[in-house]
Amino acid sequence: MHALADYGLLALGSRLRAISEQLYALADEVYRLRGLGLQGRWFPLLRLLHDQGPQSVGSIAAQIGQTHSAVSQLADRLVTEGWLEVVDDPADRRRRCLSLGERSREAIRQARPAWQAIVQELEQRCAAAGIDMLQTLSTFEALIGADLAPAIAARCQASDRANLRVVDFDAALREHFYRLNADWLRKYFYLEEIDHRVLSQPEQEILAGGGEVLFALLGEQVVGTCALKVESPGVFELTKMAVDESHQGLGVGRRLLARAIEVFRQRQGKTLFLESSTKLTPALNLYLSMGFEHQPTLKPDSHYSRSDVYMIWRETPASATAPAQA
Amino acid sequence: MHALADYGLLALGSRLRAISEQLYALADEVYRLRGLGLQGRWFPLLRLLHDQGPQSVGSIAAQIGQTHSAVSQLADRLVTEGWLEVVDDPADRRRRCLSLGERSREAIRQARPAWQAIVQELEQRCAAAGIDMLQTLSTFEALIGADLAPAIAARCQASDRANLRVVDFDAALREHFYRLNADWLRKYFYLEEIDHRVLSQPEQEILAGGGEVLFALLGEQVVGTCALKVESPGVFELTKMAVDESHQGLGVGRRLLARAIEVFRQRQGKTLFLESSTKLTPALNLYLSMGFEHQPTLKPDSHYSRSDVYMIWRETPASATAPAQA
DNA sequence: GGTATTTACGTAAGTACTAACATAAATCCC
DNA sequence: GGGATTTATGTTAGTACTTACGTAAATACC
Repeated sequence: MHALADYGLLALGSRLRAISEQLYALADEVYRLRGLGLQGRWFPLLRLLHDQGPQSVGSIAAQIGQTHSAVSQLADRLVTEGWLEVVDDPADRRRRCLSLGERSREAIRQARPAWQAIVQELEQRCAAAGIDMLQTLSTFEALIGADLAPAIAARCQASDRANLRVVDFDAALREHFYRLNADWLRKYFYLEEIDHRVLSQPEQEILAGGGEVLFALLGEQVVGTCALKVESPGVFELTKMAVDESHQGLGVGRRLLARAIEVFRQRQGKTLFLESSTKLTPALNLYLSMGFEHQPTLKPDSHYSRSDVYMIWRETPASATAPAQA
Repeated sequence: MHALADYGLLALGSRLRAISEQLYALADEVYRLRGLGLQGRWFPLLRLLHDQGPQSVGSIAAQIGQTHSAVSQLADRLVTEGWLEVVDDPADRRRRCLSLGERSREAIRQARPAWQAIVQELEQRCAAAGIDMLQTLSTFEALIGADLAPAIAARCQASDRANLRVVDFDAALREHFYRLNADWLRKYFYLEEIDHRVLSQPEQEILAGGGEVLFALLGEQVVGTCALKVESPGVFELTKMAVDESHQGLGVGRRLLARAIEVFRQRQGKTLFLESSTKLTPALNLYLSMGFEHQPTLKPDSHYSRSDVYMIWRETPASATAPAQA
């Protein structure tokens, strides 16, 4: 197993927080040396009130990028300590309008040379080191904007798709045949007696009769399964198709179905049918797209009380090539 | 008064924290989508244990840049949740040796594609935007290292020195004459009756007799004061020298003294003396460097019980030019 | 070899936030 | 103009840390 050392970007969160704390501590230290009672964390708030004039809690929160709760609590404290003043907005009695008090105006006057010193020193060092921290940060902030999570999810899916394998029955994976089916049955219907029997004894119930059980593997994880059961000579039932909830949308079902059809052909089956439910729209669409066709009547001797759909597979150009992508 | 909008570097702390939170949230979102129970904040710890093998709490804390308390508390939680395992170090029974449990090893296996997706997406976006976040950050971390606070303090001092002014008596500043003297007297000795009288009525006690009271101003802040009192015609006493604690080391005393000597000369004084205490070493050094000389005996008719030093000023090349720097 | 110091860690309390909920005032919508 | 919705804020509880402090084990020092 490879080392994780190269995933430096993933530790960025904690690194940034550490730097943030360091900078706050630096500012506090400078304030302390100068005998100012200010705190570094107040700067965005003070700057805003100084430059933009009195503001309501919500407006401040939006502009300094914190929640209104944070601003509300900070404001409480700064008001009781005499840094800020409150005037109720006559136009909107919900609003609490905050403005700098004389104490903070005075502190800002006194802090100005310190702020200049901090900024100048940092700018000089950045320039000497050849980095533009503010520019880089702004760019970074922009690029981790709204569509980052979807883009990453898409990448994950792409790599999952590439790593998805479908394998034939393996006794070591037997429990997953039960688990995956039981999970979704419990969610959409309930476990019938026949389900329990078939799922817990696939060797006897499926394989012994000349059927097959397939598993979809993502790495070492079993994310999907389905079975091909021989009902009578040459007549195969596609059944027990289940895909793990958190791996929907990867084309797992399609890959399983394609392999099932392949097996059906290899074993020279004549009829391939399935029973399902109109509640399972996405599954029905998959079956249709792979060559199954709705039958006008239900299967005469159905095992399942929940099924209200009966489909039979017919060789078509689409089903013959069985594409791997969704 | 100018706007503070340009002090972008001062708001860096809160910006970095905000980005940090965003990144954690991103990682948590990706983990959630994949059905992993991991949290983004655990990454540095997990990576360390994965790459370096079992570690003690303190060792982990040092390497991931957090306090041992933070690691201890996180470890408690991860152990109870079954992610980590503990083995007591036989060589040192104080140590708690943490290692990855099977649960986290499995989770790491499953998280790997997600990590790759995150890193690749971020790298691609950074490359497209032409920034090297990791490089910039490393550089920045290095340049806010140990000697930053002193360098900034030095800058502050330099700008303070440049902004320091010494002015003659102004009734509006009278209270500061009292405040500054009373502060240090209370700290090193105690207020004597004569102090209180002189300090509260400088006009009658000092100015009326032809003396002067000086103030050192930093911006609008009064940071030092001293008085030149006429004892008898042509005989001046340098007294009531006081500098605000948080503005020591700026050369305030030297500037005040230089101006006092200037005034003494302008008023064509013949003798300039002072009384002080051997306890006040820095002050005595200043007096010496400005041309005062120790007298072998104490002043015969001293007003002050605390004084055990008696000095008289003598014109010297050094005192004539009275340099402004420390 | 016993005492002082250091180290490793745990625990308690505090801070700076967030998320989730509650509430009153303003606004919208016919 | 009266009910539904939205907005602005406060409140509560929780999280992820920190600092400060306490304690046992290891180490250093005569």
